[in-house]
Amino acid sequence: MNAILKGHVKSKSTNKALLLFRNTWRRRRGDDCSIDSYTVLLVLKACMMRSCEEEIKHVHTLVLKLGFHCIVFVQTMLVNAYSGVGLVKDAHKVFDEMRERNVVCWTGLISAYVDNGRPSRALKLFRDMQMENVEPDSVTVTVALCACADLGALEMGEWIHSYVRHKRGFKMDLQLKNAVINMYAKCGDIGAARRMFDDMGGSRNVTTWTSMIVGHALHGQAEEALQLFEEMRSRKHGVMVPNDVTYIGVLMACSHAGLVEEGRRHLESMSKEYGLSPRMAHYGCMVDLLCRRGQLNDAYQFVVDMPIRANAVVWRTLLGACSLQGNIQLGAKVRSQLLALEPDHARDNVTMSNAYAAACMWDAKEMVRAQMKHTRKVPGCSSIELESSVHEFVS
DNA sequence: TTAGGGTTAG
Repeated sequence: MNAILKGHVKSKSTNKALLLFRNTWRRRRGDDCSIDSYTVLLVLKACMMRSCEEEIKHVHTLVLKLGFHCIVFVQTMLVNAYSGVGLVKDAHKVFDEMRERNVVCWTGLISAYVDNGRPSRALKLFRDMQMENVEPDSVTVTVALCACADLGALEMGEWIHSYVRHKRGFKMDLQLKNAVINMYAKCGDIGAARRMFDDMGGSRNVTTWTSMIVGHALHGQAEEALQLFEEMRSRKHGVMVPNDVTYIGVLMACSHAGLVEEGRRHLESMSKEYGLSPRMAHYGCMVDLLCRRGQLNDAYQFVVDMPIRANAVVWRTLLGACSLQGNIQLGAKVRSQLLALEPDHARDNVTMSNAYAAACMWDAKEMVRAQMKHTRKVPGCSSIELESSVHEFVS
């Protein structure tokens, strides 16, 4: 049964996997239920892929019932499963109950915090782990670098980079090098990112190229980004095939440099040349590009004509541009779309209210303010890094 | 057969 389960999970037929598991459990006879700890790992994986919170809890209960709760593989998988459906507290609780913690389960918990948008907590755990004398391996530092990138924690990122370079016997693999490039680019040291990229020579993969393109784009260096994109596609030795994420970097670069026509061309070429269908993010980039050039009506028409229905983020991009450029009429039209999609999003109403204020339309402003009495704004947050430790502030 | 690694629009 485990072999069949494994096949289902591998081919993403998670429904079949769970049905098989439920039937086996239902048909059990006494102590002989033909479910072992290997089964549990596969079932948890399937639950995670389907985001079934309740099912994970059921399996956890079963784990306790069958006495598998002290097996480190099962415990680690529970940490990952809870984290995968956003239940970080439950993941941490499983971790706390573990008697022996190795590098894999530490890394699992650190990833849980990174994946659920709490990089600061992730870095604290990274330090705790070393205090407990568990040595990080290449996976742990890859995840920790990701936390640094999310936080903009350059000093910590530099410390980790130096740690892996000087630690004897530490193997820096491709994924780790990519994480280093991404960390430097996200933390503002684009020069260091580029040096790493240049040093890697022929060992780069698509992710390496994409990280560097996105890095340049984020820094407003459109020319460098687009040049790299052309280079990767036309190299004599080993052409690189861009993927959909590469195209996000390319469109971001066009957006930051105001290259409307070039952006349109690239958006078209992704399906024509590589058979990649644009996702919401790609259309979002295009809307951003048109907005930044001041072509608000074109942007609106673009959103209406998109082959997929725009989500709130795309409309919000347009609303922000309307507010910034003082186009009240279009702004109101866009806001009504947003009200239908996400009525309780306080920030959209604040944007609209500010736009009315800038146009001295006080009555309209008051009306928006009155409408949002029941919604709550998400507080703004900022952070600063001092001596490799990050301090966060909320206002 | 056993657990962990992302590059993604505002």
